[in-house]
Amino acid sequence: MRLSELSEHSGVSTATIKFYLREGLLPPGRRISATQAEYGEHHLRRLRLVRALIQIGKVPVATAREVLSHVDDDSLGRTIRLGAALWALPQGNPPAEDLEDPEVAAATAELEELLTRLGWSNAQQIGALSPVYRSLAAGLATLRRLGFPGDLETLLPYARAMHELAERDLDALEALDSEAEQVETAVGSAVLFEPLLLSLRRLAQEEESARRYGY
Amino acid sequence: MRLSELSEHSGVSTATIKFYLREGLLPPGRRISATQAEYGEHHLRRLRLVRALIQIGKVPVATAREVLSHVDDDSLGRTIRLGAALWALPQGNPPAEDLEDPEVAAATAELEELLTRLGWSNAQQIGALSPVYRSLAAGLATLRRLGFPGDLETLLPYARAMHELAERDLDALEALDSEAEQVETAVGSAVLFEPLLLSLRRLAQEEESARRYGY
DNA sequence: AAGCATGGATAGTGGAGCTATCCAACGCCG
DNA sequence: CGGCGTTGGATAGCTCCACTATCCATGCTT
Repeated sequence: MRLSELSEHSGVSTATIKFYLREGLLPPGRRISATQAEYGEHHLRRLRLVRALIQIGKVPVATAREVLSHVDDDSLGRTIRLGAALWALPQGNPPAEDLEDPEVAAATAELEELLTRLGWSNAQQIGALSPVYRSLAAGLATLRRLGFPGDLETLLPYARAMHELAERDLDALEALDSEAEQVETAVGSAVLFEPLLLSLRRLAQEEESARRYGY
Repeated sequence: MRLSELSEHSGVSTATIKFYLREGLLPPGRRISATQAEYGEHHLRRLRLVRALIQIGKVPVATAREVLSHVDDDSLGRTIRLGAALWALPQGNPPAEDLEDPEVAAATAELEELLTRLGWSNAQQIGALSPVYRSLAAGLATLRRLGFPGDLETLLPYARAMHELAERDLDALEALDSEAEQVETAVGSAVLFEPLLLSLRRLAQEEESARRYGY
């Protein structure tokens, strides 16, 4: 495939593909001559992932580059690699603030407690390595600061539900051959599936509201 | 409160508040004189909601305006009002496409089936009125087009989990007095809580990955 | 051999959120 | 009263970012 063919197969304009090549989101093709390059199936898959990240996931180009670098980094262990890619994705939580802030400190402590009660012993170790605690704690603190309910008891059932579903997610990933493909799929499904999950949540709230109060 | 005091209490610059007033995200204050206006608690609450929508939720200004107009519209029934506000919020799903597209049509049919099996009879009627089906169907179709699993059996447990959690959400809302406050809270918690939920999901996936494969 | 397509480089476009500046009217101080 | 800093409103501008238009040397195709 040449660049223009890659463009036709993907529906992405050549100008945009060039832009992604320049930005390092897409690896360069195999050079055929001084002015031509050859692209393969791998480029097509990667291009689709990039589009999903940027168009659907609204991920900034620089962040997408970082995520992809983790996806491609086979020097990492499987879980770390997955984690690095997932946590580089924007989480929508407010930017991590000062750890000294008492609200944030309280939220952090509560998260530890939450993980203990969930029995997520690995997550506690992972959390220490990744920005996950800070991000979660900042989000939790903000929620509370604005007067929304975000106590431990509220969070527990949500977390349990997510873990139950995570088992299914991992089962699905096991069907894939290579580790790279698994991480790629996890990232893609984070970007594409998460909106669906939230839509289902909102629809469920409406359903429940209709049951209780009519229209 | 005058504009500058509103700014101090909220931590939002006067220039930005002026911008929001201009854009209709914040109702004008009570005019004290030709060149001065008075703002109250309501303005402060609304300003915080606007900041949450725009800063955390990355909601475009025009969309925020629409969401807020639904929040304030007390001519609607409770459920419709809630639904209008929630569905005006960006869902992250790809833009709704052609209904003729066979992929989208198939996804739509499957959604109907999903709701039937869930027993969400109200949601079926609500869906007909709101862009929810189109948005969900488009997201589902995109997911499949890129080769991710998105069949009925996969979706069912997620939807059930969301409904279970929605009951808790509605319980929490019942503690609030006015309907306007309930809708406002639902919107705020959609914006602030959803990222937390997704973070929990990602953390759960990592926990499960660590359990299965180590680090 | 002629002409058009290719890939690479560079500068430019458009939109969105926010901000700097200006101005007339106001209120507080003596 | 009179002067001066402050207020709210209007306008134009800034910055960032994803993307695109244009140009050019090269080389494939017929």
